[in-house]
Amino acid sequence: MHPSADELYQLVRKRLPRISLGTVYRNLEILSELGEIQKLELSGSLKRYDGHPHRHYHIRCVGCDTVADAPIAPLAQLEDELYHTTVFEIIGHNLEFTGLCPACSREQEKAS
Amino acid sequence: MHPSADELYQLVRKRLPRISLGTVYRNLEILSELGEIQKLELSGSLKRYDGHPHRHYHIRCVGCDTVADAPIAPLAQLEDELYHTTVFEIIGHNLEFTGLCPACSREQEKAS
DNA sequence: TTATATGCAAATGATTTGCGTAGTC
DNA sequence: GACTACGCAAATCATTTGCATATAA
Repeated sequence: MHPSADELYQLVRKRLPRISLGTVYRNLEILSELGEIQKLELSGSLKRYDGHPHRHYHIRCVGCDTVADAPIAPLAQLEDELYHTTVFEIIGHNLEFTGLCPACSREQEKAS
Repeated sequence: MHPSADELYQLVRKRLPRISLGTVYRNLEILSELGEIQKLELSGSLKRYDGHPHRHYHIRCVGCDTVADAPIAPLAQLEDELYHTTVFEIIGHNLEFTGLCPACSREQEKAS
């Protein structure tokens, strides 16, 4: 699960019908600052939240915007390549894959 | 230069004072669909446009949001690693670095 | 004159924020 | 009573869109 704030809001609302979307955003922000969860700022999409705070990559379906963990280890040495070739002081990197989830892949088939 | 739509608007306006921001957006969209330019959807930032349509990575300053080309070759084989380990049909990937540009790096020094 | 591009302003959608109140110690 | 978290609604900001007009083929 890599829910957006609104998806989470809909879920939480079943238990806490009076909660507001603003509170969901606020608490997600706090949790990610504490390092309990991870805020995913995926390119060209709304923010999503990941319960696993450890570093890992993601793959996003361009059809339905579903996000899944990418089964590939973090590339720690990637940043080393830049140390002597850029004037920037490197802080980190983000790698994301795009693709089609099985359902959207099937849709695509049908349409062609 | 990796200008945002608004930065480009400010520039173009010097030559075409009557142009509107909407027109800038519309034409940037057309140009990127034609493959003449590249639309950069960097995570956690507004869209930026790159005059070079070929694939390359970028590094973004977390201080001032400046974007520069990352001097590293595209990692074509990256996607291969996923072919047998994900149920997604892989389309592509995006790698972006974060860091501090020289100016913001100096600011940081001063503050500490 | 017919199609296309434009200006302008309003709409959109995700996210953030101000403020007054409710809940907690 | 004081502090914090909350609900609610409005504000924000980048981007998109509708529509009437201007421009061009």
